[in-house]
Amino acid sequence: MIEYSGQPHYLVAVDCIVFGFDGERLKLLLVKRGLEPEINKWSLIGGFVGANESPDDAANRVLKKNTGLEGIYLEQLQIYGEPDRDPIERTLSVGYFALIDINKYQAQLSDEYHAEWFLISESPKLIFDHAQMVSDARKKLRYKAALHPILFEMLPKKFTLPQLQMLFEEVNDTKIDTRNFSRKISSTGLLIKLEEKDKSGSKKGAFYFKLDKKKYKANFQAFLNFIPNLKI
Amino acid sequence: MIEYSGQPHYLVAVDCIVFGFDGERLKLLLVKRGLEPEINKWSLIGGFVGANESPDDAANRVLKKNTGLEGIYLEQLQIYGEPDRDPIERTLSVGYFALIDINKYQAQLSDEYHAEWFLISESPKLIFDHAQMVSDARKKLRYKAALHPILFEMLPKKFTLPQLQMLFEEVNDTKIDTRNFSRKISSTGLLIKLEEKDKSGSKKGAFYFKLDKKKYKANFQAFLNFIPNLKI
DNA sequence: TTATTAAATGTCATTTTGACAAATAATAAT
DNA sequence: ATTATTATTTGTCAAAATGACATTTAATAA
Repeated sequence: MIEYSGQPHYLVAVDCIVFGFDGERLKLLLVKRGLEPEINKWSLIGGFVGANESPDDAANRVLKKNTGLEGIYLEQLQIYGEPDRDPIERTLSVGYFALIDINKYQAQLSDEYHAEWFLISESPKLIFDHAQMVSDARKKLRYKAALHPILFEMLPKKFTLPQLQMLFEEVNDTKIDTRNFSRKISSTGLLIKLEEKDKSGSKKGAFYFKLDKKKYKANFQAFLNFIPNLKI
Repeated sequence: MIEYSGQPHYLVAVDCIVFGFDGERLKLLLVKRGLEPEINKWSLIGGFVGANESPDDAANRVLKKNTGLEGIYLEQLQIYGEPDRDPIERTLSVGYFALIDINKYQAQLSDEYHAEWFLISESPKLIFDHAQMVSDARKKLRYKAALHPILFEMLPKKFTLPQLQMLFEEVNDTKIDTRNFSRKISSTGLLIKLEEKDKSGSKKGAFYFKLDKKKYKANFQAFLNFIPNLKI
């Protein structure tokens, strides 16, 4: 068997930046690293790419193994490959970002696994270049969410307009005018208004909406321009 | 020294999808592969990531070594890591796409190096998963060019509006209304009209323009929405 | 019955868009 | 010298989208 002679070989890992929304705040999922170096330090959910899997496969496997999460929105971010990013030996890491509804997995994550949610502004110090990954992922999330309806991935089946707006405000770290936001969302035709109201947040209650799945899929790649005066 | 025991190590390569514009058509730069397997077959410009360089560094080095190109627009596309994508041994490749003005490097590329330009629709069969890379790069180029003024990277210092429009039409594979295009471009404030005309293309001649470098840098991340009715 | 509070909705001026055709400048032809 | 040719350049207008702004409504609590 031929080989590419004399070329160096490296470890290849994946690291997942998992963003979640609990109905009020945008949060980041972290775990305590299970191996040396930096054992027990806060870290993104990561692992090595196995011999018979692609990085995408690895990301899905690692995510399932460490958090039980499966079938969630997962997108490649970029590769991190500075020669000295891992002090033990050279490891390139493929960053992925994931989006989930926190409440859907709350119990599972804290009981079975030892993953914890943090406000991004209150995250602990992370190992290696993971803080940079989080920063890049936030930027990309903002970018994509401004153009495509990916934030619905972070909401439960039934959600209210105030919740949706809060999510957009959290992601973009800005305040949005309720009237204009409501108009914009309506114009996409992606939402179906339900009879039921969520009365937990106010006396009047807010109507629940659900996603029009068909239109969601059809419009996923369309440019929707959700955010006014957007500057990245 | 500690090591991550038992984990497999892989080769890591970079492959560059180099797009060029000659004033009329959008083209793709290819070279003949210099090593087995698939030696002498048409290929993207690629090479292995060295022990002391990042993938970004490697892409720049490989590009310079194989084409002499230096200091050009280069952006990470994504990683390609299917286990069997290279028949010899497992190699992950980081794709990059680059943008250049063909005429600026024409002589250099064909004489010193043996790189050739192809219309994308008339490209030869490529090795491995390079055709997929080209397809993904085109898509990403379209996406970015719709929102950010990166296409100016493919034009000479002086260019005309008809040239600029042709470039946009090539990239998006569509026809654009001249009046609306001109209005949109003007409104960005990125162009400075010159006294001189290019008379090679018509009797009347077309005025040359140049980029307002300061505004270009300032607006590079702004959302400019160049393409009407855009669907990706 | 009234007060309270968050949710839902309406207006208007301005800007942007998309669709459409006529005028212009330079050279070539007569 | 006049006219024809051809690509370049520019203009209009109705429709849609945007941004800024405040009031009404529905339900519960007082």
